[in-house]
Amino acid sequence: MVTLAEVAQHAGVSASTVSYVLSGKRSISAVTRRRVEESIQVLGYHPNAGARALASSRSNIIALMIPLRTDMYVPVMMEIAIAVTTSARSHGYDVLLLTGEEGPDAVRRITGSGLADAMILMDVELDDERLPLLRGTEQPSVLIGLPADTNGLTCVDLDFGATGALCAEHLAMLGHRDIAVIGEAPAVYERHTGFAERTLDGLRSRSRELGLRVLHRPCEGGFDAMSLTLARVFDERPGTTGFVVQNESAVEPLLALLRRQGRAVPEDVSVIAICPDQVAVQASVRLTSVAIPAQEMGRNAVEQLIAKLEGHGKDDVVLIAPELTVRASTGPAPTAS
Amino acid sequence: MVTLAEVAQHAGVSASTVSYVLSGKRSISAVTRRRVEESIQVLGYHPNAGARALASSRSNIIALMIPLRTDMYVPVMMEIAIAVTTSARSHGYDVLLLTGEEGPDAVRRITGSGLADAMILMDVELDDERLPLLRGTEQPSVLIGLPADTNGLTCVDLDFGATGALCAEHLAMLGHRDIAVIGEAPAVYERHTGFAERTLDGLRSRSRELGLRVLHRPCEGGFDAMSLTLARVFDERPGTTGFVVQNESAVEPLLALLRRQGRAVPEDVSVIAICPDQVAVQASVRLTSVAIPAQEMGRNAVEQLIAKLEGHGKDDVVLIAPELTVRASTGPAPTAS
DNA sequence: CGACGGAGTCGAAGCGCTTCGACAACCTAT
DNA sequence: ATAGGTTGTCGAAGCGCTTCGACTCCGTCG
Repeated sequence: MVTLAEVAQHAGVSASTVSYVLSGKRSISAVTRRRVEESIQVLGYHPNAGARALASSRSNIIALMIPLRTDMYVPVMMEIAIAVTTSARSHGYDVLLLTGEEGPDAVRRITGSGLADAMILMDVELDDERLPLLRGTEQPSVLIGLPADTNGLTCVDLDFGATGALCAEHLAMLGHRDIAVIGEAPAVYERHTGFAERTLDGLRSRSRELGLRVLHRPCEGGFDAMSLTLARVFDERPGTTGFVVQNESAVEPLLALLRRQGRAVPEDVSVIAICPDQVAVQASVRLTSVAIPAQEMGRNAVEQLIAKLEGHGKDDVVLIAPELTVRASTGPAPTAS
Repeated sequence: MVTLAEVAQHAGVSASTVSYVLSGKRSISAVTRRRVEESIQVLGYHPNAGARALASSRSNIIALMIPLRTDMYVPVMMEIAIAVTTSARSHGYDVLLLTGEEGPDAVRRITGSGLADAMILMDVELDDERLPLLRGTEQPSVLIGLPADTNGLTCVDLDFGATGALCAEHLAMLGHRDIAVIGEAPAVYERHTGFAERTLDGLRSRSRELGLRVLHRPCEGGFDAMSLTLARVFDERPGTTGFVVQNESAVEPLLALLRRQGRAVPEDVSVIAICPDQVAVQASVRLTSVAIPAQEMGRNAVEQLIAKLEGHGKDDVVLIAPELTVRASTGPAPTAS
């Protein structure tokens, strides 16, 4: 293993000079710089991460806590994780992957050991156990998601309230009067993650203003669950002509079931999905959807974090404005016959 | 930040004693141990990762390189990543997440900087650029996937050859004669990842023995691509009664299209998917499938790696035996009418 | 023309931990 | 009783890097 000292010797300068060439924290003459850089090249030098962390008390690592469950929103999680990793790299940081499994202990471990300089938490619950710890530490952090009390915290999330409202508006504009919301699995609500409730609240209050009637039904993913849910929806509100689907894995079952029942999309029934664009495009009907901007959320979180690490960050809640893309699954409400 | 020295002082012992309590590398009297552990508790001590890494030249970190593309097998990737992370934790290791983006440079950076003690590579290509580097380093590594030349490497993967054979056997046993393989997107073949080819080879050679006729068609995911592909299959081989689908995102479109054409599954046509069990269960027909054992692959890779780190690892290729689960999408071939 | 300040470099002091050799105290076997 | 082991503890020497103060050259300004 090549060390700083060896590079220094090879270049005929002192170790500290090499260090300053690397960090740029003091001015170095062009000649010296070039010589040092050449030696680094020739010897194939890589600074030792541990030594660096010890001496500077900065690890250049960001910890990312992802949910352990693979039951929900997997593609979104993955996309966020990848976006976080690549943008962190572009700022010179590596990413340490933690699962939610350890819970608050993981936070303690990371802050205590200096393993990471900062952390990003996903899958935040309304009243998350980890929040008090985050508030009580110097270590910068950013949440992806929105807890009940955001005081002293930095959060990034899609504006799910506005998302719900947007869906209501689109359906109202098309003349629909009776709409159904196919929500997340009951477990998601019990877990108090908030985003599903926020969507619903936004949708409900806008619907009230617009005179829409809303029926909300949580729904596990998959065919059988969707089948039951759908039957109950039409049972209770036969006149339902608009659907808003939040559960990704309920989308395709819903479309198939509607088709099977002879209800055409979008002629008889309109469907809006809240899902990544890729899913909306690949479905059996190209779906009108509000995108979940996973990439943007990941990138944004990293940028907030870097700003904090560099000292000019502020505690702030960034709600990304939702965008509705009209595709082939929504159309004018059928005229009552 | 609490240091070892402070713990030592608080417990009235020397720093080295505390260190030995922590590592267990020398025997410590029960009394001393207890005192030290108590001090650690009281002070809330966490060893500093950087200092530890520097002194011991072990970081207790495993690097995991995941593919950058989110176009394929996302749930599988995610599941593997999570399995790797949790089993690494249970062995006292953390996981550093790297994207394939950096390519070979990432390998150099990690081995050079001592940031990680070992690495796991996913999405390995047949003739991967990173392999020479891995062979040339002391650092243990495990591949998830199978390159062309496995010499001097440790690999974990599903036995895709056997998987293909298994599919052929099942369909042959049910009396099918003409089968079609809906393969991965053309890009996957061009990328030379190998697993798709291995599946096909296994399936073809077993089919030859069993007298099955095989038609192979690569296919992008999604509805439109599947629609075209399916049309061409029936055009060329109208008598096709069995399908093997490798591309996860082609499964649901295929089922929908068959339904639309009035071909019943499994009465008229049988379908086997190669996909995670969860996908198979959630589809619109409960799918007979060969599972992709993501969890097992991840766990296995970590175990191989730990073994190597502890010195008793061997370079070896572990091919996980495929398992076919019969569900509702396969049945006897229709009798020619 | 001497004092001053900036640019460029060096030496040395740690950062917090692991680990090696040393040593004291005790136990056993002769 | 003595040589030889064990067991438990300590002190000190680094691991490879960053960073601070100090020093030497210069060019520049009053």
